[in-house]
Amino acid sequence: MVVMKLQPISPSLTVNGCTDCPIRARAVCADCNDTELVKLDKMKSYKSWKAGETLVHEGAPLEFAASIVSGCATLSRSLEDGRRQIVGLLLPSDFIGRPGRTRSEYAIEATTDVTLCLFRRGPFETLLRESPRVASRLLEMSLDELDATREWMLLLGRKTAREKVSTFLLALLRRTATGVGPYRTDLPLSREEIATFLGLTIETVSRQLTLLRKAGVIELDGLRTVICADLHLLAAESGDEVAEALLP
Amino acid sequence: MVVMKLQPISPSLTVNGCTDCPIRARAVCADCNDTELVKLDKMKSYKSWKAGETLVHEGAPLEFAASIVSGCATLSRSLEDGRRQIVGLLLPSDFIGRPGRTRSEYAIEATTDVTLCLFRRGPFETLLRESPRVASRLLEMSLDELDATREWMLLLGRKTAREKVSTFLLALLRRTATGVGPYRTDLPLSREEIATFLGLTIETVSRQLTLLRKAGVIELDGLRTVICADLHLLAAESGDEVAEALLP
DNA sequence: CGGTCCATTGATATTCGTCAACGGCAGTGG
DNA sequence: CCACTGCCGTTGACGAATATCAATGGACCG
Repeated sequence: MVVMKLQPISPSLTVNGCTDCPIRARAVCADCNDTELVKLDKMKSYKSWKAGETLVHEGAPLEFAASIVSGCATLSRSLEDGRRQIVGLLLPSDFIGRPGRTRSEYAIEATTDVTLCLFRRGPFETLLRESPRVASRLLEMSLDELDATREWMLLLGRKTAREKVSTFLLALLRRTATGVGPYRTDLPLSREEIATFLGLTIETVSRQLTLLRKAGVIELDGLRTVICADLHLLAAESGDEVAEALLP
Repeated sequence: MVVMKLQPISPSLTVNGCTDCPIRARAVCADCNDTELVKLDKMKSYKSWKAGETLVHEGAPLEFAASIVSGCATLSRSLEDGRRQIVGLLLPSDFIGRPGRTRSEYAIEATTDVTLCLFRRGPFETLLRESPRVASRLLEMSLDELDATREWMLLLGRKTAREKVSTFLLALLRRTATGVGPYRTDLPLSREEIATFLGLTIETVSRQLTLLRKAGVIELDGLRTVICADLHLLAAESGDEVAEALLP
């Protein structure tokens, strides 16, 4: 799982075998050989949630490990007075669960309809012990997540509201940057969720979107669709010139 | 490595064998058997830096893996205009390096005199592939670090300046909370570094320290020493009532 | 049609950053 | 020994960015 992932969100679909699984190449099982896949196949099951539903409450028992197959969910932590911060976005192929722990430190909530590939805890941890390929893939994914989380710390601690919103939109749009523009994406989060992710209020997010639109950096089609003709313009607003240099 | 670690900082000292190593129980080598220790012993060397020196520049090659033996260092990322955010504190037993990468995404800087136990890249990665105990220990440490980083996201995104400073002091003081108060600790960071860690300015940190002192929550002995008679008072200022419940 | 939810917009308040001055302390050199 | 200088931290005055409070608008749904 990654705070802000740069990969396509697959449409929801029914999956049975691992061979034609849409996240086969990027999930925790990416490096599995056939033997390991068979073992995984025996311990797995699929489950779906509707947008808005809570998968796991903050501090509640987490009796499975899982991969996101389709949809989008958030990881969040709260203070007692209700202030809340989204600390990670879970997108297809991201992993849920922590070896050796049976409690989730975070609330996990579906922001769109979500389907998970669930693994029973016991068998999964056994596999992790016995299959270095799975263990090393999980380490690699965790370190990617750590890098992404640290990048988000820089955003939360040092960027302005406008830069925060631009960075968020840019990250989403880059996932769909297939060649030339205009680029278009559907926001997987509501304004409130975006605010909770960026350490802002809903009003500030709304205002910054309006300002970016009036500045000609983006267009909005309805509430959820963002269009950007020139990602360089957006990158220039994101406070991160390195990001701009890496654009197509 | 952990954003805000809850363990004692060992005084700087000379170490030769692994047996009497001060971080033996908590470092990446914690679960090693004798065979693995011998291998580590052959690939390791010690190196020290003075307070203020840069170990690795942001984006620069990192040709080793390492454990912090003594002292304190920071991981930080910067924007092009100079804005900077510390994204992790490195304290004794914390790990430096990432398998498969030869570049550091972060600047690593000594804030006190620091001694590292360096491992040559090649041999260390081989060990990681061949010894599940080392790999699983590294995974565990990375996941701890990820949890700590996410907790810091909540701080950066949602806490007030007063809560940020209180949380920071509380985390430091808890490391030395041996029994009953008054608790006392030496800050391993300057005011500027604290500000860079908390997403604040130096002036705001200074003001909040003064306010906490005038409110009777803490005392200051010189610039670097903080004394707190009642950690519950400090916890009450930290915005996190759960933290208070866990105090001695 | 009315109600609810979500987003936008405006007016105002507050927090924190910025700019500037000052103070203490250590190191340096006369 | 003492003035000088530089670094770090503190304090004050002010301003800017963002939060808060409040009203309105549009989409969806019963």
